[in-house]
Amino acid sequence: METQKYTYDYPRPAVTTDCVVFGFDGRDLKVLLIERGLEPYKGAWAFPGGFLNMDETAEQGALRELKEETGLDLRYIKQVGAFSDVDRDPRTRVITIAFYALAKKAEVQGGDDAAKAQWFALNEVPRLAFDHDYILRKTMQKLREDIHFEPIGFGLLDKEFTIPELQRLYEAILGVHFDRRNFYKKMLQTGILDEVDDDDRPAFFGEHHEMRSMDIGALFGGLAKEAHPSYSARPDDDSRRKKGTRFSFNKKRYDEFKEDNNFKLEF
Amino acid sequence: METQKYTYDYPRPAVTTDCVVFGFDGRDLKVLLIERGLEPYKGAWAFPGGFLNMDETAEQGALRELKEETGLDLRYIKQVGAFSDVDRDPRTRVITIAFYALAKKAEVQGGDDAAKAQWFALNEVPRLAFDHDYILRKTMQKLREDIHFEPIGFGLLDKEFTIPELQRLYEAILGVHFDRRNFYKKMLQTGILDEVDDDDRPAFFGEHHEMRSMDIGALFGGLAKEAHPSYSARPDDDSRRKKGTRFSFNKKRYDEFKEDNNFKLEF
DNA sequence: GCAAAAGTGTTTCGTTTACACCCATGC
DNA sequence: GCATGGGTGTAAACGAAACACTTTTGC
Repeated sequence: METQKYTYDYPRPAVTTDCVVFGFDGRDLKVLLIERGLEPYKGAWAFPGGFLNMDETAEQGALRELKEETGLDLRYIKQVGAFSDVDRDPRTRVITIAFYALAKKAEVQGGDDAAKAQWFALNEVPRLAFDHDYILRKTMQKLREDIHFEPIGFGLLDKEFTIPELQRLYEAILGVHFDRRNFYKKMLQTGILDEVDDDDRPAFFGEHHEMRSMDIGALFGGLAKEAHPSYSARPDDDSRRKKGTRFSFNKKRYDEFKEDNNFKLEF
Repeated sequence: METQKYTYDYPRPAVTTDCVVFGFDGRDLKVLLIERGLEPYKGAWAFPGGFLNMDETAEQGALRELKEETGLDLRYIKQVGAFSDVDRDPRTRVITIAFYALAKKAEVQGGDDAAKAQWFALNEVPRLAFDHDYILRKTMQKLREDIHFEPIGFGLLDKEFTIPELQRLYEAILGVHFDRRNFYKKMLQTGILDEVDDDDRPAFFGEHHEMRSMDIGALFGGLAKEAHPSYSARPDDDSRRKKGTRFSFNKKRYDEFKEDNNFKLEF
């Protein structure tokens, strides 16, 4: 395979995928970056991504590269678009198809499998390799637009969350401040949130509950890392407190709500 | 060049562009299609487009192909996204970057330079080649979203238009009906429309005006075909009537308005 | 002169915004 | 017990929606 060559009648650009992964730690919106180990831009930070295989769609390629480079095994990504400036890669003509993905809080905290992958708060992102600064700006624009139409907030929070957490997330994405009372009212009016009964909470959320295995499966399916303190990376991450009424996202009601409101969740 | 080959260490997909051109004849939203002269899908209709050159961005390639295949010389296109299904082209792996463009009414009527290019009303579009049916659906979705944020209406109408024309366009794109009085009010309130003084109209709009060359330049820059009846293709296109107060689009006010309203023109 | 489309204001209703106090928790 | 953040209702202002008649144009 190493010496095998591929020949075409006309020149073809190389095609790569890049994946802008967003995360939220309860305070800041973050993006996941990889430190490049090879030229060009060796040592610079860039989005996870790489060359597309011939037997996979761009979506599949982006998810594969994401897993290979960061260990994150996500299911949903959304295309931002193709970036095709002629000189965007100094090696050869490269067109990249960019996506964004949403990682839940537990995944943000636990996802340091890949040594060189690191989360950066949005206002602390360094100068990036290639045209990734530009891609990030475009992706942020799209995220801010999409949040009105898609359940992005819920993709970035764990299965259970409080209304203030959700509000902080909206504020971090949109860069605005909402009145707390109005935010509560609007969110609860939509009917897309189910209040989680306090008694159903697993033990480590309170002080004297018995841990039942059903709880773990139901509440944390795939996200059990959240429960283990050793994954808590930073002081402001100690969210295993009892404080706050917890809610979960009701997808069925969300879909109904969107149909009734021209697919728009206004904020 | 014919026998020259291009060789790479890794396989590369071919990259094409496709351009979904929308037009509006005063009643129906239309798209511009090309009848394919070669296999695959010979005889089927498809969007204008073709292979990307190595020294042009996708945008440039799409505009070039559009001009080559239809004679339309447009300036603004907007990317819809990359379509990368593995088997979307039976010949080889082809990724296409799709765009949409807006043609003004005059261009719709005059644009039959290319023998095989033809306008189709949206509900009369035949089964298309490749995955172009899917691309069309996605592009329509994007158009309907974008119309809230971008001056799409004004890109599809001639320099001067009436409020009812604008309303019919919005209704054609969004598939809804607006109350005439509310539409007037809202459009005029925004301040983004300038009323065109009746006296400034070129002679062929009224009965007894003198034609002054300034009028032509100012009102029809690049769109003079509008004035020539022989380009009028259909009965419902005879818009050189006196009826209706004519307005033009004030880009400066539009930009100001958007800033004041979170970049949104709600309808 | 008749039919079709253009043009215009007001009222009602629903949504958004602004705003203040009490309660629970963590230190 | 003090500071921080969670939780709740009401009134005013604004924007959206509903609605009918007169005028102009084209035939």
